[in-house]
Amino acid sequence: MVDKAVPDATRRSQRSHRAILDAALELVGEMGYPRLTIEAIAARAGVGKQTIYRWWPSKAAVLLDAFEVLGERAAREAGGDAASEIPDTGDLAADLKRVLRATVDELTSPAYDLPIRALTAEGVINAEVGAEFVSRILEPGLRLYATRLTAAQEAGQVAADIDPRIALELLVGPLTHRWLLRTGPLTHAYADALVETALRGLSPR
Amino acid sequence: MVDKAVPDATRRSQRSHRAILDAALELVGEMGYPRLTIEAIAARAGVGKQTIYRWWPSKAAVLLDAFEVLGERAAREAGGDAASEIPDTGDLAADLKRVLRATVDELTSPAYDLPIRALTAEGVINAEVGAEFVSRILEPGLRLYATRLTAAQEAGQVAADIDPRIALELLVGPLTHRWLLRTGPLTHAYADALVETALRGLSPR
DNA sequence: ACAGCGAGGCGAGACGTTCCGTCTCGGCGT
DNA sequence: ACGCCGAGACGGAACGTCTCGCCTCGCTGT
Repeated sequence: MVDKAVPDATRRSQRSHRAILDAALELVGEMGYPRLTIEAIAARAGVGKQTIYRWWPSKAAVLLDAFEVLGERAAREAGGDAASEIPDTGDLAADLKRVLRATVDELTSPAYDLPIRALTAEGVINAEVGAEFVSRILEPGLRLYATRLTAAQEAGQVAADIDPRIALELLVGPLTHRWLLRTGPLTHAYADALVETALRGLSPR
Repeated sequence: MVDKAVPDATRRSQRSHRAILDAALELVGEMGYPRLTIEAIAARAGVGKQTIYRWWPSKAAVLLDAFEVLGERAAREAGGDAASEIPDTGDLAADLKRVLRATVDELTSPAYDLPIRALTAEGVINAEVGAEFVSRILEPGLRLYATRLTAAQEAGQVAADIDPRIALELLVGPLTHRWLLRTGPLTHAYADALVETALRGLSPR
C-alpha cells in the first residue's frame, strides 16, 4: 500500500466538514492567516482536533477547500449555470473592461480580501499549495479570458500571431501586481486604462 | 514620550548586527521562511535573543534589513555607482528586453529566490511589511523602468498620452505574476515576448 | 590625566504561554 | 461492532519577556 490508514470517506460527518470550513473562513478574517490556528478552528467548529488532522494535511489545505466552497457558492448565486462566461458583444474592449472591473470588485471585497491574500501568500512560499491554488481557484477564472481572447482573435480583433496566454497575462498581471503589492489604487478606472493600453500598445501609431 | 525605552543606537554592536543579518539570510535559504525562527537566528549568529528583539519588531523586519544589505552589496559589485540605470541605446525594445531579462535572472537565481519570495509573501499579508518592502526593495528597481519609459516618450517612441506608471506595470506585472504564481516558465523568451506584445499591443495594425 | 563609577548593550538561558501534531479515551451512529 | 466523533492530555518547539553577570563605554572628581 502506498497510503496507509486512509480514513473511510463514506463515514465522514458532513456536519463537521461544513462546520470546519465555515469556522476556518470566519477565523482567517478575524485574525489573519499567520495567527490562525488549527486549535482555534476546532474550538470554533465544535470539533476535535483529530477530525481536522484526519482529513487535511495543513491549515492551508483547509483554507483551500473552504475558499473553493465559497467560490462555488458565489458562482451559484450569480445566476444559474451559464454565469461564468465572458459575454461576447462584439466589442472586445467593453467586454474585457466589464470582467476586469468585476475582478477588481472581487479583489477589493472585504469578505474575500483576507482569505484570498492568505492563500496566495502561502502559495508563493509553498509550491505545492501554489499549484493547488492556481489550478483550483485561479485557473478557472483565467480560462474565461483565454476563450474570449481566442474568439476575438478569430474575429480579427486581436492580431493573429499573439499568444492568447501572453495577452491574458498582459491584462491580469498588472492587476494582480497592484493588488498583491499595493503599488497603486485598484479601481475601475485602472481596469479600463489597462484594457485600453494593452489593446493599443505603448508605441505610437 | 511616545516611544518608551528606545535603545541607544550609538552603543549598538556592529558585529552582532551583521552576524544577525547574515544568519537570517542563511537560514531562510536553508529552511524557508515559515520554519525560520528567531531562536535559530540568534543561535547561528552567536547572539542573545534579546539583542534581536531589542532592535527588530519581527522576523520580517530582520529579513527586510538583511535583504536590503544584500541588494546594496550586489549593486556595489555590479560596477561602481552608475550601475543602476537602464541603458538608453535609442532602441527601446532592446533596452527593455535587456533589463527584463536581468530581472528574470534575478528572480530565478537560487540565492535570491527563497528570501525574496518570503518577503513578498509576508508583504502580501501584512500591509505594513508590504509598504516597507515596496519602498525599500521594489520601488528603486521600478523607477529605472519609469525613467527609461519617460525618456522614450519624449523621444516619440512611446505614445504621448500613456501613463508611464501603467506602461511600467504592463511589463513588470505579467512577469511578477508568473514568478509568484508559477503559472508558466520564467524565461528570457518570455521577457522578450512581453516587451514586444506590450509595445505593439494586442489589436491588429 | 587618570582612576573610579554608573549606564546600557551584550551573550546566555530560564521562564510561562501558546500551539503543534499525536495519542487515548468514551460515546454514538451506521 | 466498527470507526468516526468530541474532548482533551501529552511532550516538544518556539514564542516573547525577564534576569543574570560581563564588558565597554563616557562622565566625573580628584
